[in-house]
Amino acid sequence: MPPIIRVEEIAKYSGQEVTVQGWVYSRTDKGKLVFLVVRDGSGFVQCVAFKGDLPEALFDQLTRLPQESSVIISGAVREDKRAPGIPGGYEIGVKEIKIVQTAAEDYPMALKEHGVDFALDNRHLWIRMPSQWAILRIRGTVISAIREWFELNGFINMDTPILTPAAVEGTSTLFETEYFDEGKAYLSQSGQLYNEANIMAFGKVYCFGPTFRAEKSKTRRHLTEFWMVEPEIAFCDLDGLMEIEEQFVTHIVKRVLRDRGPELKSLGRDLAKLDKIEPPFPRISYDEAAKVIQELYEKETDPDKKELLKFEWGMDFGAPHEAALTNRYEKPVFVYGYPTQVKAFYMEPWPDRPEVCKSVDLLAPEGCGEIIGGSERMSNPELLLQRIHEHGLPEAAYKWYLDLRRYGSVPHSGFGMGLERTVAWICGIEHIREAIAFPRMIKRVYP
RNA sequence: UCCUCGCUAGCUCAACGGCAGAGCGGGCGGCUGUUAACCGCUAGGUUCGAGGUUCAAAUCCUCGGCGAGGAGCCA
Repeated sequence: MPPIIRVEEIAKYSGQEVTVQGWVYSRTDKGKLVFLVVRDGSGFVQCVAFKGDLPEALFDQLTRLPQESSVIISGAVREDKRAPGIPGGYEIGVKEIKIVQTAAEDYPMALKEHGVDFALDNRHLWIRMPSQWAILRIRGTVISAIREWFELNGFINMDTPILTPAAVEGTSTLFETEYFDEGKAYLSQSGQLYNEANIMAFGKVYCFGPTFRAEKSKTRRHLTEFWMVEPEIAFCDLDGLMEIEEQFVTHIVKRVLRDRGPELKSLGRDLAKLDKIEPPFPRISYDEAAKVIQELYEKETDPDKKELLKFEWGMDFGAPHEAALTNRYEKPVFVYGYPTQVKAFYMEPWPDRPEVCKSVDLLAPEGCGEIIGGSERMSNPELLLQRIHEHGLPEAAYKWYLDLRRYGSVPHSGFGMGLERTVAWICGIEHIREAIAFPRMIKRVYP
């Protein structure tokens, strides 16, 4: 048997005999000719069988081979512009084929459009389709690029607990579970507070894991279980944080462009838009952003759209505001200096402006909205304790957190980036449920 | 939680008060360059559920279920 290759590297084997192991994605038979598009996990390649090249019984079997049958195919690779596939442009002339299993004939994911509910009920099969496969391959590369950038920049991976005690941040709704004799434990909504402890030991750290939110958010930008990467940096202020964020995001985009071009193209993504992602990213203050939104509100003539843009200083931005803001830029845009009242208790106040804090969100272009939320953390122990009281949080639960400000407190900053939102932006897809293999949403825990 | 929309063949949809239909997918047959091929034949239905109006309901009404889009909520 010729050497087993991966379809993503097929161009290297032009003119050579190879073997691919995979599944029949589609079949078109045309008399004495059968076209099989075979996917092997790394790509999709067309295999062409001529009746004269194969034993009659085997060829006959091929003409009725059901979609998703598993096969091992050997033959010569040849360049052919007509050949579909990912990356495409090459095909295999079938010399030998072993049918590992003939798939059942009632495969539900016919090669056509499907409704959302049906597709999600069949997510375990949907991920085999080129679009979903491409998105999840890109997700894998984004994860790899994230870890790579941290490795290259002196960060250490220090994962934080997923089971956490009550009221760590006191804001969002958490999933709860019984925890032996200790009462309730909650699924983590952030590793940040633990990361603040970690940096005082390790300087620069990041955690990267699943995050849970029990809010009944029903939008294209929310999952109940999603992945968040959270770096935290000692001796870093808000400006330093923004520099890190733009370097980090740029690195991720460049890696995806380098390694996942065929996948992006198969999704119909406009690569020119991603090519423009380079530091520096525009930075605007919350005050400026509020003014811009007010102006857009005044100019809007459609009464429904106008209502959605309604805004006054002190509010957090909703999805329509974010979209209106980011549509003005080709790059992700930093919005910094949010009102203290809409942000978490631990953010450093703006000097001489206590109503504003040193927070920064990064909003992705093309209407995607927030992909990163971050801030400079409060380093003054007295003020921090006051904020904990103001927010009605139990002081005892924060004893360890307050300790961090007593024993060598330093200016420090960090952020959290939502993986699925980032993948959705890079892929140019509408809904983040497609950016994770098995999405968890309010109405769905199956499959 | 609110607003809007939807639920008919495996899938995507049509029929909108008068015989339950099409395309795709499946099966059988044909075709040596297909790209979600094409051509012929064929199988496939508790029209989401319950109740009501009517000579007659997939269609109209009421209630319920499920889902989607948006808003809100949400480091």
